[in-house]
Amino acid sequence: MFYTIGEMARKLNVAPSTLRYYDKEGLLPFVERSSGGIRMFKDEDMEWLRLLGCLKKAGMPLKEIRSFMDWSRQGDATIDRRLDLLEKQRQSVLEQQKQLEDTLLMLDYKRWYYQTAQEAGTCAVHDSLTPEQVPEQFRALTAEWEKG
Amino acid sequence: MFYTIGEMARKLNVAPSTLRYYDKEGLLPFVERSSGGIRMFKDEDMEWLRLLGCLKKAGMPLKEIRSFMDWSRQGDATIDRRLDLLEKQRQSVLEQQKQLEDTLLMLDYKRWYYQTAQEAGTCAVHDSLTPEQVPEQFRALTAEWEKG
DNA sequence: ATACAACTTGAAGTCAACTTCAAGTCAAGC
DNA sequence: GCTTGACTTGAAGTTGACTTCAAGTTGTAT
Repeated sequence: MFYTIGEMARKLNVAPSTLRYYDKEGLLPFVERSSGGIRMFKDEDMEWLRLLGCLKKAGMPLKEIRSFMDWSRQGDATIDRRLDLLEKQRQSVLEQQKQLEDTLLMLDYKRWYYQTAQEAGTCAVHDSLTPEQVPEQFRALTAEWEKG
Repeated sequence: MFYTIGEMARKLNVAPSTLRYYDKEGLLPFVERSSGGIRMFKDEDMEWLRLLGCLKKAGMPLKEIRSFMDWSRQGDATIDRRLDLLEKQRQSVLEQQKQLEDTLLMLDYKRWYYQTAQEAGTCAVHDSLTPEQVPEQFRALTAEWEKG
């Protein structure tokens, strides 16, 4: 079963032009063509594209994804390099998770700050708050961040 | 105590040109100048810049960060808008966390795949693996993703 | 056979977020 | 007072990831 670029794009929820761009950049060397030159995507190709989407959302630049694709087609001699790249990206994901944790705590604090201000009608309400009135999980932050 | 742009950039581990760019884009309305026009950063400014860095790493575009900065200076009338923006960004962070979870599972599977291949010297080792030999946490994935 | 939507390409355009450049100014040490 | 390194600006250049455009081709439906 084959799909056109438009059908595949719909399945993956991206623009057809994006897939053409990826192809031009060498990220889709596996895609076959009809005798007339029309791209024919297979179900199997979708798994590669899902992997691609995953790596992309994890912040890997297209150039590195392309390296991975190239190495994959070069066979067992490139296993080490592929493993290195994955380890590096895994590390990057762990760091991003830590970063998002920090950001979430900060956002939760700011959210509490503005919810409280909204109820009171003014940010000035925070001037008269004792440390005990600040939810416990934010105490460490309030020492660092003052108003905003 | 004041810092020059170079000192502040070093503290925050960014290029001075980046801080000038942020200033030009209206993200640093709080920065004072010397009589000669030199930017003079205060310790207090660093907290704003940390918030900025946090939001940026959470994927918020500079334009939205600027809106937030602008609203903050406009006073209590903009509390609702600020809260909306924070809620929206909080939701985005939660989605990103989910996305990173998925990506991490995928990377861990791929890592196991290539570690196994590295030990065997070839990816072909996976052709002769029974489903029971695949670590349990990856079983759901292997159904979807085949080799690579 | 013809119409027509969806495909093809290369080239150019866009956008965000910086970075670099050129020409000049500031300020700390000698 | 002069040197020197760090600062100032506006303008232009860069990078990554697309998107849009124009001109032409493919393939399905009637």
